[in-house]
Amino acid sequence: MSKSRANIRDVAKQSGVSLTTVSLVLNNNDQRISEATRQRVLAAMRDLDYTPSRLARGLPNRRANTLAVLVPALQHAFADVYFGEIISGIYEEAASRGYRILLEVARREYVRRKEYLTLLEDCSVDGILFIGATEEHRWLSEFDSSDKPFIIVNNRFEQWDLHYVICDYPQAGRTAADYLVSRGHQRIGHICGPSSMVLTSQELTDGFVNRLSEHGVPMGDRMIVEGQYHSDTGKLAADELLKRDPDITAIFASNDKMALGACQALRASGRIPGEDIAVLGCDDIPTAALADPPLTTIRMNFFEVGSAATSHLLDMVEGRNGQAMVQQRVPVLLVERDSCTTLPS
Amino acid sequence: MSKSRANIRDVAKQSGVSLTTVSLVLNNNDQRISEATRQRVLAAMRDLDYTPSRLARGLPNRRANTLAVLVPALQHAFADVYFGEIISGIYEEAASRGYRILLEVARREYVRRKEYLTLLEDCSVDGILFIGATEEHRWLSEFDSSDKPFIIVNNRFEQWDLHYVICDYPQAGRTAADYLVSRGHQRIGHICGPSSMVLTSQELTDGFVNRLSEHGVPMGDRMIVEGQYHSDTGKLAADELLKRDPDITAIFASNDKMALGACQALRASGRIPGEDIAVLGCDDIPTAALADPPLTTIRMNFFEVGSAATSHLLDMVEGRNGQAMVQQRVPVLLVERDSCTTLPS
DNA sequence: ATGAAAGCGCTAACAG
DNA sequence: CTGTTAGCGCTTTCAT
Repeated sequence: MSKSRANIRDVAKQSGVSLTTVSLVLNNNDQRISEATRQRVLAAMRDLDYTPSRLARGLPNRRANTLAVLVPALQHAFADVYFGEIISGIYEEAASRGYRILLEVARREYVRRKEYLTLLEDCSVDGILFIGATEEHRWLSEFDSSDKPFIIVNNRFEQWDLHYVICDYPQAGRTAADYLVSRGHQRIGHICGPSSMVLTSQELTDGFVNRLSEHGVPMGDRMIVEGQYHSDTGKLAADELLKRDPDITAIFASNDKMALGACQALRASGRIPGEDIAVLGCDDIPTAALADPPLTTIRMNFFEVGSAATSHLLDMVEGRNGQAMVQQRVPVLLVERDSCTTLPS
Repeated sequence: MSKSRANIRDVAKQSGVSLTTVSLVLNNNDQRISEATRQRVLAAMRDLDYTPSRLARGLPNRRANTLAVLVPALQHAFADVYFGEIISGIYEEAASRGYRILLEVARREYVRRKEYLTLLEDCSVDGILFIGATEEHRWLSEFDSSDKPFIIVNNRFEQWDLHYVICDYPQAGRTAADYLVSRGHQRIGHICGPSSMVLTSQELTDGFVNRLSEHGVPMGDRMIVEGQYHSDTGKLAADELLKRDPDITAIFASNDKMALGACQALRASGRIPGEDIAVLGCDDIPTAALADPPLTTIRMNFFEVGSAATSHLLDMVEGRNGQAMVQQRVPVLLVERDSCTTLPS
């Protein structure tokens, strides 16, 4: 090769066809190319070690074949358990459809000034995913999706009509309530997440409390203690719960870390989780299965949230799907292990 | 405007100059453009709400003005404390120099097959940053940077001559040793990180132990207990240390979480950190300052690691810097708070 | 100090 | 089924 990098023209020459034909092969427009030609072209590509340029491919139709992920500029945005899972889901779906992922760290001002719009305007990306993480989500109120290819991941906003995909937190709460009640529990404590910060934690708790009262097991605020999603706070919260009512038979924690912390507190108080008292978690983090006793929990499918959001966004980008509003809730799954007792009736 | 998006040609027409001139203004080739023309062009850009296309800009010189960040496909890659900081550092530096960040999730096979090379070949990116996170880093042995614009972030490899920027872990270890010895400690326990997994934890511990023995305070393996970087394991490790030698006067933990866990264990054993015994951490996570007592620790500058790595990579990409090998260690800083006692001499 | 013209590598009508 | 041709929007010599 004299040229440093093989060209679509080189491939055409090498395989004795026109440049157009090569392009068609590249884009899998199978209908028009004979299998023989096709193979010849592919062989030439291999020979020349040809890799089509994304830049050049995108230019004619102004498509970057890239999606942006906007993440909040939080110290610990990345420290959230589920963050990696969501990103993986996004990445896998995008990659499988030939798209790359641009990472954008969105400070408050960045969003306020709608700077993310330039990503679209300068053809850097074809669509944008917004991960709100656990931050107070109101800063997103400036977010303006309207007709643009935007989607919110694991968050949602009632006031603004935006596309979103989110775990079904209300369902998780209901599942928890159904399960505990079905096992005979009536005196139940709940460790909820940081209420003021996260919509998702609110949804979960509401779902839980409402369903309990439908079962005729009303739950006053007295039996709800707030934690900060860490195991320490779970421990503290469990102690507090025990103090408020030493005779509770079950605790539902809004995430596994707090559930695990609660287990420790219960042990310290002489109660054995899974025997003397039921503990139900939420998330199904890896350590939940390894705990003693293995934690019964409600599995959240964050990977699915990421990939579903991406799939919908790509449908919008590629013009399928019409104008349909996407507001999807990803189902949760009860994972029964050994931390929940059944009460004798 | 009849056209949907303003063009460089539109700007040229609007401001009554040639297309070339606009391009020159765009690229800040100040030397050649008169201030008057320059202002006229800029005004036209504003008028037309012009945003140059990245795709088109990149094509002529095959530069995407984008960098890739390769992250390992770990469940909890993103859950590491320092991950967000590193990414932020990368992002800020890249953004300030006009580059975007492509996120690539690198599975083992992805690296083995050197698939990351296509990022360069298809002009998706101009350079690649590799964050090894806490995974067993040997999987990177296949990584082949040679002359390509690659750099390793917060990791390094002696066998392969790769560019890297990493926190100065040995210095952190030495600083810890110097500090504790200067305060009169002789019986010291150490909680190290997961030895088999992370190079950085090894460096830290080696630096610490070696420097101690230089001070005439040799430390046998007996007084080193391994933790898993979580606060629980810090607690366990501290208990173990106390069992092995109840008369230790100081504990150095390889990260703050474990140090904080150790503090709990010490309290439980009737010792007050900062009064009866010294506890020294590492990292300076936000909660370190808020702990009781506020934790004395060694601050790691992960943001700087990310931004420095990016800066060097961009120098390579832009052809400054010659062929110089980049193997930089970012200095650490002792942050004195209240968790370390001084022993009466 | 500014402009004309030739690409960068590919896609997409439109012909045949 | 395949080839011709005209761009996509910008950069960059080379003139002037």
